[in-house]
Amino acid sequence: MRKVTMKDIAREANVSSATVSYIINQVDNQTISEDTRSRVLDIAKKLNYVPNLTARALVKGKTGLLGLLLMRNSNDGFWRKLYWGMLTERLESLCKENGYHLLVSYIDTTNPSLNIVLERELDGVFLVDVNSDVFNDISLHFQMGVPLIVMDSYIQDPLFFKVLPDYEDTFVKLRDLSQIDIKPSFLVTESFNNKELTDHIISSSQVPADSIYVLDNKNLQGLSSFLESQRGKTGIVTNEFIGTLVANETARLQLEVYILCTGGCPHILPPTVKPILINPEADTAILSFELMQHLLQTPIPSMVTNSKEDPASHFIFSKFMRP
Amino acid sequence: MRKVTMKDIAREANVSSATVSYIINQVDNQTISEDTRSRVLDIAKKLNYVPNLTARALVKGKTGLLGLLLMRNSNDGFWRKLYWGMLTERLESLCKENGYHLLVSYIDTTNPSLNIVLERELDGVFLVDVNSDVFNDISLHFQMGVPLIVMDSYIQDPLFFKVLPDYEDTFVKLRDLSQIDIKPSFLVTESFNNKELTDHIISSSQVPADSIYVLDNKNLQGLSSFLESQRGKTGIVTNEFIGTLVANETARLQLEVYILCTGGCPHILPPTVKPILINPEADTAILSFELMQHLLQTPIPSMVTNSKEDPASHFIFSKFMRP
DNA sequence: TTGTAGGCGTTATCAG
DNA sequence: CTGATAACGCCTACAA
Repeated sequence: MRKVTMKDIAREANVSSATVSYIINQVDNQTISEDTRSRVLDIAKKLNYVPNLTARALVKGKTGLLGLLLMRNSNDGFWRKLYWGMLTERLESLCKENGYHLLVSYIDTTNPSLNIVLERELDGVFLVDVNSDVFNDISLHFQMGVPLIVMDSYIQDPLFFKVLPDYEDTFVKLRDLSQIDIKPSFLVTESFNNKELTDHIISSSQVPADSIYVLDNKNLQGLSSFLESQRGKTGIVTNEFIGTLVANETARLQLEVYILCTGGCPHILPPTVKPILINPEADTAILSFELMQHLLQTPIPSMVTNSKEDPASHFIFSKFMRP
Repeated sequence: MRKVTMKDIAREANVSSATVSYIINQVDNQTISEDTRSRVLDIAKKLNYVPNLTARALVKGKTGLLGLLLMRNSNDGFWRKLYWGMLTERLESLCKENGYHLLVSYIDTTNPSLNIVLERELDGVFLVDVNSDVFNDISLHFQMGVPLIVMDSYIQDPLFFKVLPDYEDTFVKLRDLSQIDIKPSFLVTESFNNKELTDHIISSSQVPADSIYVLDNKNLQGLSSFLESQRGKTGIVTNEFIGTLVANETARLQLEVYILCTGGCPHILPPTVKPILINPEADTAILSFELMQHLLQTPIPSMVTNSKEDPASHFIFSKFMRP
């Protein structure tokens, strides 16, 4: 009743375990007689053999494990966790399709331990919403070439790739397209660990500071009175979850509200607000994963290539669709 | 620049790698001189040594990996993925506090491969919302004693523990407590993979069939007209995400709506509906994890213990709080 | 108090 | 075409 190993198959089939390995893994520089091949395969099936990825990882130096590291903060809004659920589902799908497994870990900003990366020998890491402090720690630890993709963080660093929604482009388009002509006069957005991202969103919006509400778990109550002060105006909200909160007030306060659907959940929105969707062709999760695959395949860490370039490089933006 | 191993430390400290292992792992039946102990520890720190859990797993036969397996279905509502986000966050927290890492995998109901469990030698598995067919497959594969906890599934099987919200108790209390006196006349709930759970909720509710709407991703549109038919009535909704959908109509249709907050997201609800919270003392995630810990510690699979008992045993219910 | 050696399950190199 | 055999990094009797 113990776990079935290659050795078991080998014994049963009267071959060496090396041969079994060749057959199971379809090693092509070895040539195996069709006879033993099918015999071994049959026995493997009969015994319900399942390869042991732990052992394989040890010898190959590759675990087939990717990490999704989500920076958690005591005053994270609930919507962050919901968004992470969507993100996890998408990334895991892509991982599985490509033969990887996904290890999910929530990192506390107050005590950001990244041991998991080295302990588990992760082949690559997605890091979500890091602040600069933590990021600097990380870039020290990671110089040895674990592919790292930073999501939802606006960090000026030429070493790693950053993937995030293209807020600036969207705000520009909303202002410029004459046939649409949306001039948001207020903005409700969220507080990221990565303060630079919050700032970037705010400055891209060109909304005056007193018409901006940066939501977190601690100031949820204040949203309502902020919205009162915007009665009758047009505004933008940067995710669907906050969007639902705002939507509860649109009728009463006669607000016209556009929601930037960064969370992949436009369905959650009532018809009283107007969704602006992320273009599925350039979805954040997909862009990130494709990039990861690229990095996993390039043997030498390609980080050094453009160390002299513009530090703002290595940004990859997922695009919103016009409303 | 290679990864630092115990051998490296040993060489640097002029001891054997066995000694290093003893020291790092604080093996207590070995007695090490304080001298070499601190020397080795210093060198380990200096070299940034990180233990390789892959190698450790191979020799110990325990990976320190738990699996969260979520049954995915093509017509899952978006709320399922949001709920999973909350659940993942909670379980991962508990895992990390107790020295485990969490591997998250979404299983397709149409092709439910559980290879990950054996391939990765998971120490234990949380399985969420399985239907009976898949479950039967599983119980065959798992007879060899990987602790398995089944969540959000109402399955009559004495072998594994099932953890889920106590819907029946809640409906009973809502009917019986005279000072509250909520007699729901309609019910909006969701379609689970585990059809038995949907049925259980429906029958517990004692709501007539024509006043029940079972929501999934395909019939979202119909919700609105169903609610129209309930104008002025009192109803119950079984999670917060569906709750927000229903809440959009409460004012217009003068509905009185109670939300069973099974998703851990009461914050998402507008004040126009009434939340019924899960008692934090008996949270589903916590109950599940405590149980897992218990199973992980009992050397022999304790599944056999009560194979002759009531097949309805092994249910563990998280309790709602009175509204 | 410390070291030696064997083994966990797999892969890969080199012979046969 | 197939089989020894040596790693991979770590743990753990058993010796010294």
